[in-house]
Amino acid sequence: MKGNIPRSAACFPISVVQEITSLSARQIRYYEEQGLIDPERNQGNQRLFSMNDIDRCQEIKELIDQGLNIAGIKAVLSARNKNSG
DNA sequence: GTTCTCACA
DNA sequence: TGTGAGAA
Repeated sequence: MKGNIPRSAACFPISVVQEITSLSARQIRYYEEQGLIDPERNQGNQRLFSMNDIDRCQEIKELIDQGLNIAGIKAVLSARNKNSG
């Protein structure tokens, strides 16, 4: 048994993301609307965020705080997607 | 507690 | 880009 959970284990509701990302449910949902994040969904249509999605939301917030817009963030996501580091 | 829609600044 | 109010 690995004891530790994978970073892709989506088991956090939007309420949890609010705390760790210090964002609002509206913003979190807003980012997903822009395609900045892609959380899983429960049978109840509830969003389930993983350590990866949560960490990403923080990155998104940072970019926006830097003066970037959805277009700019999407560019960053793409840049991070083309390489691991 | 969570999600969706419409309208506004 | 981010938020308020109403309904399920």
